[in-house]
Amino acid sequence: MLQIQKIREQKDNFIDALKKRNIDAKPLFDEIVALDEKRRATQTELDNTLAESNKLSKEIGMLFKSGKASEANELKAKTGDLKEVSKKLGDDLNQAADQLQELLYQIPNIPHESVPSGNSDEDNEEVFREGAVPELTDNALPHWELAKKYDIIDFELGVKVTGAGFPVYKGKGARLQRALISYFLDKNTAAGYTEIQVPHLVNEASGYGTGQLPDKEGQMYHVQADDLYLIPTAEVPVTNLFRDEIVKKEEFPIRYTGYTPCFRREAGSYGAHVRGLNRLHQFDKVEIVRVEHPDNSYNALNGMVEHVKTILRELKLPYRILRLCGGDLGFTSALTYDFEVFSTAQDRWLEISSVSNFETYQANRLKLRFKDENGKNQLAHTLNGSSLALPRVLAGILENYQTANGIEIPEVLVPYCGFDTIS
RNA sequence: GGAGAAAUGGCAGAGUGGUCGAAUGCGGCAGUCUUGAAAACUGUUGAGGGUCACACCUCCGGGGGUUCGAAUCCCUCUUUCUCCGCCA
Repeated sequence: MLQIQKIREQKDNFIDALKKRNIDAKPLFDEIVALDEKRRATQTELDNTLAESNKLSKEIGMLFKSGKASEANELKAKTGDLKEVSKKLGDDLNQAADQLQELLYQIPNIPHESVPSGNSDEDNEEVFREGAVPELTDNALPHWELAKKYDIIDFELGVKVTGAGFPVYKGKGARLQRALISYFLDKNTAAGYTEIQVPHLVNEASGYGTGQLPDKEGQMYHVQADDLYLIPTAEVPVTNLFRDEIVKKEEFPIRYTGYTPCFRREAGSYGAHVRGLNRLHQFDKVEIVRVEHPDNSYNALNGMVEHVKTILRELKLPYRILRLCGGDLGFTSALTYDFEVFSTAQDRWLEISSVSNFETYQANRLKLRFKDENGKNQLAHTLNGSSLALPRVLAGILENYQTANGIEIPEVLVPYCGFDTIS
């Protein structure tokens, strides 16, 4: 959520920047500024009324104490009007504040200056590419065929037990999955991230804290009996650890990594592109989260990008990095880099990681602050990234490492798997 | 799930209708002393709104109520603790 003071100060700049998202924010901002003025005016009026009635109450107390009951009762009669006025002003204030909040929730984050303009993923800007695309034989198979051939992932069984998009991993498939999780966590902790295990269900306040609510209400599984949401990413519980916190600036950088399953309803997406592991309702992901001093957040973002690179290099997967354009940028993000692995067998790029800086957007909702050098509380910056998302990495490995003799296991994973081929 | 107790500032812990945003201790910060540190002493130290800056306003788990006035009384929700039950 944007800070109202910042909107007041630089409304026109924001409107300009939001054009990159193909949004004309002017009407909304005009309404917000007007509402904010109304809110403050009402607040001032209410404050004055309350000040007066506080004063009267004190006088009444003194009079009673010194035994002047009749004078006290006289004053009492005067307080009725004030009470009525302050009640009305209080209601007005709440109403204005609620309306303002609702409008603020509708505004996405301001894109970073480096974000290219554009409408869709086609306008994303490739900034880096690395790794050799393997030459596969003509009869190379997509991963869903390989999964069947070697009996390592069973999609039909998942359908029986739950429904489409909930695969069952079997034998070496399950082991490879577990190996990847361990390997990712080890890489992340070696890079200074503290491993953490968090709940897989979160409350409504957490959903608002990181911005999934109200924007993506329909994308999360909602357990209505308990009013809890299944997490769509570890970002939600991990970042919300810092909700309503004031951290010491010496604590920076704050770095966490966690493995969780992720649950997404993915309402309305069907077709060839969601086959196999390409899009699931439940998948595993290892996430990295950072809380940073504003001066260091872009530095931190670059560090996260470099870190994910080292993992893909070790896995020897061909990949590229995209800087997301305004039209494809997530609602809460200021700058996002997507990592994509190339799958020869599918002849397409698969998104396997997304690394973002949210600047103060989440921190403002979370009330996540730090004390600066002047002792003033300031919003921190939050960042996160996948390191990495399992299914598409798995798909990439299966498809790129297939040989006539089976699927080879990337060297770095062999110690984690305990085998070097799936055949 | 049943019965009881509790929720106060970074932490501990007073405060049971008026001068309480809140004693005291610890911790933090600044200073005095010291070559430096420790100890001791002195001062300072919650959050938000508002203002050029003050003033002023709100917040004692959340919400609602009683009252001229609520941390304090009432209702309700949540959470924690103790005991019982159930259970991986």
